[in-house]
Amino acid sequence: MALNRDEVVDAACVILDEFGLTDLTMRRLGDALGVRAGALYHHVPNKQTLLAWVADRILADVPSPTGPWRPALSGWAWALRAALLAHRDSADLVASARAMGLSERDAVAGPVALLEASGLGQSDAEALASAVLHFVLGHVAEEQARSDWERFGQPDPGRSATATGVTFDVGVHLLLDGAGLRFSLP
Amino acid sequence: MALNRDEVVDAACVILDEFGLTDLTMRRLGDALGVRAGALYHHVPNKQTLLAWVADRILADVPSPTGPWRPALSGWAWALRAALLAHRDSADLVASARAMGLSERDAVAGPVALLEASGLGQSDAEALASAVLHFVLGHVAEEQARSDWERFGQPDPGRSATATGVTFDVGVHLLLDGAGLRFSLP
DNA sequence: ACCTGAACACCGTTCAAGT
DNA sequence: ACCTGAACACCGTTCAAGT
Repeated sequence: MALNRDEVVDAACVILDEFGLTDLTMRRLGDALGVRAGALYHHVPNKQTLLAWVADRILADVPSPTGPWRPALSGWAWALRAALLAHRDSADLVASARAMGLSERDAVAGPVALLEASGLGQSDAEALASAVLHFVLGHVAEEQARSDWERFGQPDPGRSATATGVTFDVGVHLLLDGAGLRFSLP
Repeated sequence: MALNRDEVVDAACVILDEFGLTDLTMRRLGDALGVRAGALYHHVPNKQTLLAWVADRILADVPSPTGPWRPALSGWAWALRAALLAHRDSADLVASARAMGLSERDAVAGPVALLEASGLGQSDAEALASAVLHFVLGHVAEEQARSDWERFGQPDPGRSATATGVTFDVGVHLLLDGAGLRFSLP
């Protein structure tokens, strides 16, 4: 029976988690699906768009923040990091999908809405939400690069997992503290 | 007469600025230097390392921050953004060179030293400096993706140049306000 | 030491032709 | 509509052979 878009995205996620972004090629994806690479173009316009769909699926695991802005936004940042850490090379993937504008969902729409509902102006809400997003993507990209590197070669004695977790926590709270001060939020 | 490493890096910078990262191939770089692609491997171990050297050159334009921590760090963030905006696709380039650990200089060593001299502990200094770096790289990557996209296709009516500048300013000051509060710095 | 020429093992994408 | 087979126009990298 015939393939469909969801099966292609599923298989791409599996290859991503198992072999990483550089090994996620159209030929390899075709092999995993028992099909030639060219056949994939019946279900996907091109590779970039496919990668954007994979990115969207990864981000679908993080719920929109609700409740008081401070714990909500902090929880969102941690949920985002967790969703990214669950899939290999995902921070780079999400960042470039977002950059290309091929994503169907705006990763930052949830937090922006919450902040506007909390009394922030639109541009302040967007500035804060995207600052948090940029920090999270950059931080996780570095974590994932480190763990990619550790897959071969002895582990360098850099930061431990708990150390990068602490650094992450500090970064998030700097932004939230700054926001509370600057926007005089409760 | 024979080529050397600096000429190769120079030519790579020119191609990057003129044609972008995807068109910076070893074959094209060889053409620009009047040489076959294979000959480049006498001066460069591989393409990734070459790209890291290009990233290092771009970052060499941003001076280490000195003076009172707040204006110094803010000035560093703006200088970093300016250096990145001066070279096409540089934010992605710097981010992945940094991720691979092939850079010869640590982009964040200057600010970390300044913050430690200002009384911060090492891990706080590193957390703050890398939070600022991640924010700057993420923000500029998005600016550059937008301008890459505008190179063909009509400009989308998204953010203007001054609007992204304002957003950048907000993000930097959120981090610095947060740091002043959390670390009780002057 | 430096470079050519040619190859190796790949890519993403397209498209006639089959079913 | 969906897929094969084969091609097109590329990649990064290696390496004998020349100078």
